[in-house]
Amino acid sequence: MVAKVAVSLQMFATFLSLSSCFSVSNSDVDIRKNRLLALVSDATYNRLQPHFEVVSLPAGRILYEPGEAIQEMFFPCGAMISFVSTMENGSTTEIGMVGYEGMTGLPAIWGGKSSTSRAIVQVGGDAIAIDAKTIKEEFARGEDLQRILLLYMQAFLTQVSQTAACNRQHATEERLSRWLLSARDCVHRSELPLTQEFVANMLGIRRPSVTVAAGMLQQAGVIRYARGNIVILDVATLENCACECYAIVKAEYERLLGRASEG
Amino acid sequence: MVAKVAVSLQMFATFLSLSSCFSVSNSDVDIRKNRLLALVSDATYNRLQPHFEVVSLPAGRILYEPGEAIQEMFFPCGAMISFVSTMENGSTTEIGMVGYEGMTGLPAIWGGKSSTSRAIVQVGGDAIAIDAKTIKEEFARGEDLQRILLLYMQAFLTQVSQTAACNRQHATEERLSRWLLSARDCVHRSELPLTQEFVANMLGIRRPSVTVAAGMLQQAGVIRYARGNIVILDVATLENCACECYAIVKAEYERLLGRASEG
DNA sequence: AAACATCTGTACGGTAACGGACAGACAATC
DNA sequence: GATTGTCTGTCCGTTACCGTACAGATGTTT
Repeated sequence: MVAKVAVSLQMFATFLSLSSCFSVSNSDVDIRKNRLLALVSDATYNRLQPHFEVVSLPAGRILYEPGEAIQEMFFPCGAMISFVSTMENGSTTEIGMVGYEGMTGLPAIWGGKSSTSRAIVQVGGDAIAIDAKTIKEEFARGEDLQRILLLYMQAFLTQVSQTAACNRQHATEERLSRWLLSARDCVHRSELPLTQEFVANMLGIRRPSVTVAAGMLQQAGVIRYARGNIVILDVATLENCACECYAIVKAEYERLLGRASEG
Repeated sequence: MVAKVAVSLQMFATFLSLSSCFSVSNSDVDIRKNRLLALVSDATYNRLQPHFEVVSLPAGRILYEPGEAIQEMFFPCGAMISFVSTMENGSTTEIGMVGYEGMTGLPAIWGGKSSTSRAIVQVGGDAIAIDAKTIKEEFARGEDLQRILLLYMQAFLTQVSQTAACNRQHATEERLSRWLLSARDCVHRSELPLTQEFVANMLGIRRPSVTVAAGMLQQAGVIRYARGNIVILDVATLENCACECYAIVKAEYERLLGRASEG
């Protein structure tokens, strides 16, 4: 189970529906910063809102285990969640990540209930939790949440697909750069509280390989890091160090879920 | 565009709806051998059937290019189709494959219309082609086709996810074994008309690496091959040579789309 | 201040796979 | 039977990364 933070968003929600504006910032947790929730119509939002629970997800928390039925969906608003595959020999590989621009728990909608990967909170932060039943019912209405979640499924698959090819083709430093940029997009911050060990587990490589690659990026003044804290200093240069995969996935997210997809 | 084979399944379909039986075998192309079409109710099937077109897909044909809007969906009945990512440097990697147990064209349902990968026919064979509009409309009804396609989305993502991790973690021979077994499942045949060059492009490795790995499998009597024709002789041993990924994906397909999911 | 835990740097031999090149085997065609 | 094209086998040096190990650096606890 997940730590529930003091909630009651009643007044906040009332304000939202009255003003019918999309971006609101005078609240502790700005719910509509989650891109998916930002895209739904006010009518849909108001149906969902009573089921919202603002939760604070601590780093390291496991949201779903492989094969475990999914009860709650999470719409991150600051947290970053990784989907990780663990092999028999214990090696791990990230197959996708989620932040502001996505959600977790798609298998509940698909009908399979569980998946074969583990979902773990990489960067602690807030999220909106909604029980799977509520989302499934709203999805079944066939209105805008369905439209948006279908688009998100495609976006997420694009990410995973690109990762599959990337894992085969690209060098450590390129992949590390891509990963850092993606993680930054997930949390809208350039400071990532992550150890090299964690990053190595995501990229499916040895920890010393991260040390070497990150050392070169630091040498070049692109990032700075120390004891579990990585800071991205120069996004543009880091984009040059990253493989093409970063831009491809980002462009596809933008195409599918960008401004043009609103309303 | 796709070569259309002489069609008019009218009588065949009438027979189907009258007999209301699931498996039919006295026809050139046994449509309901496609697992997805086999799972839909007779009512849904009868709505879709007038839009069926039996097509013969030749090896090498490209069904979709990256970024190209998808007009037709294909439900393979003997053909095997690969989704391939091509990098800037020209290297290719397969991110997923489809045969009897699946379909192509999901982006049409998701709403993105196009995807970032290329769909290419690896093993020539038959397929049912249906225009995207028809499937989208049927999906929007929210009945059993929607249920089945949502499950298939999960199955396909599972395959791609596992491939992402597999590409990072497993050795050439394991991956080759996995790939051969998967391809065999796609076409329900143990003889695959494929050159080592093609296989290398799918696995994202050099052609000589395939020669070496395949040579070892042949040495062990597990497969036999010659000039663009690979024959799987010993499935059980090949499963032992394959990495865990094969079994994981197969089990998940079975869980999601197996007998238990019918009706 | 001392002890401890955690995180990072570096070094080592080992190896799987790479890029490229070329030769041999087999089928089809003329 | 000779020519051509395609497919497969093998070799070479090269390289990126692995597994393991250990030492140094930086915080945290007592």
